[in-house]
Amino acid sequence: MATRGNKETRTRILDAAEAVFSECGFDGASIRAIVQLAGVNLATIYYYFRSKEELLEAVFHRRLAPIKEAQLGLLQQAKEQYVNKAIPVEVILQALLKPPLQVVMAKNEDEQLKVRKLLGRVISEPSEWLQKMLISQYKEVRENFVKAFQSSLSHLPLTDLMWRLEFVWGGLAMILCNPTRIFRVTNGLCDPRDTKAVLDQMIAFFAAGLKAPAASASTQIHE
Amino acid sequence: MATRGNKETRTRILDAAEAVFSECGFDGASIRAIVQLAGVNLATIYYYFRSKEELLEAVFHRRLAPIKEAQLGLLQQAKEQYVNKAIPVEVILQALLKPPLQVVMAKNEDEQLKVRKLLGRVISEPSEWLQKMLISQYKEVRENFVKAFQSSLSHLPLTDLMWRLEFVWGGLAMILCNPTRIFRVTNGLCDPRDTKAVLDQMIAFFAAGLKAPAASASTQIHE
DNA sequence: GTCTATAAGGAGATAGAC
DNA sequence: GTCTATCTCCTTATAGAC
Repeated sequence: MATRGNKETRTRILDAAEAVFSECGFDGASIRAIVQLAGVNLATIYYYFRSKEELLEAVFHRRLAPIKEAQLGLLQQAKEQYVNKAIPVEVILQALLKPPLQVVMAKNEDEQLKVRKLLGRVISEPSEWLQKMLISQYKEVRENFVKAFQSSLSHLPLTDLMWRLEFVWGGLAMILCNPTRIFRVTNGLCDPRDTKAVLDQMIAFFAAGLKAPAASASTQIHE
Repeated sequence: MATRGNKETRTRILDAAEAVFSECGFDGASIRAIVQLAGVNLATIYYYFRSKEELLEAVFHRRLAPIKEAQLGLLQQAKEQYVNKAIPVEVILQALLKPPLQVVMAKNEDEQLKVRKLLGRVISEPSEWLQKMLISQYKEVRENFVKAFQSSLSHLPLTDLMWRLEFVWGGLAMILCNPTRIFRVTNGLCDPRDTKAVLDQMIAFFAAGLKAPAASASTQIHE
């Protein structure tokens, strides 16, 4: 039945799955809720996707791909702007954090928040296969940013850098998938929908953290 | 059947539920998996707890209570040590972060990691009722730490402080519930089981972030 | 307090007609 | 490509015997 709406069936399924996954999480989501929202038959979903896992993988990939591209693009821009100089940590952070926050190609604020939640859930969820999916899809971009930070923070032992990047992911994921909490706790003082404010806050906080003196000297070679 | 083990049934259920919840999350966990691990009958669980939600609430409360106590105790110690002086941000952070990382009363490393995951999952999971439970159980302690940070960071607008504390929760939650990721990504270089190392890394990073100049001046009153 | 039995429904996934 | 019908299993939760 293609009477309602002009989107292709596959796209309608992806949109519905995205909404349900981001709202309920992977385990909390059900195929039946997705087909209901998409307005398609239960069996249809298995015509386009082999399983629930493959569906989430497709949903996630569709959103992550343009974000990765934007991150690498901004990083490349920075490299060209600071050729032969160290890129400021703030600039690397901007390249890393802006794309997942503003969500490239989001048509409106609701869609932006929906995608943010999806990203946040995938980053936070510790389940084995989800983490493997995330790492395999994001490995290349991750390595690029690690190298950039290493160049700009050459004094910092790798151990410390890796810990600190994990804290960055954590802080980002928290804002992405739990936007209502800080809004409520602060009675609206902090509003995650204000992308510029979030970004400024994150960059100020994370840049200072990254530039702090090392906590460990264990992997430093010299001296 | 009380033949196996000396623990009371209720405690055995709580232990089993803790293990399953921390491993599978709330939606991923099933009562049947819990009773099987606990070695009790399915109906028994409903004799002690009214529902799955109430069970998780009890599991969580049992662990959070001593952690809250330890946090407030350490904060009180700091206040007595720095009477009439500003408590260093590092000391407040230590009081906040040490108890959930070392997990008061944990009998061994496995139990410690299990409880960490449980805490991390509850902090991360954005589901409505879980967030309400967390906020209601933790409100008092949270407010105490906000006040302490405000005293020691009196120049910082409240907005900025609240954002930054959210980043701290996020970083903490990431390490708590996803300890294997950083271990794998760094080939064992960063090991979350080394509580002292994690704590040192967190304090160095978060303290520098908290002490950074404000990103916004919107809520500052003077000038 | 603990058991058996069962209600009542939801889950993922597939076969086969159209 | 989309439908109906169904398989098989699992889910939370309860009633009532012991």
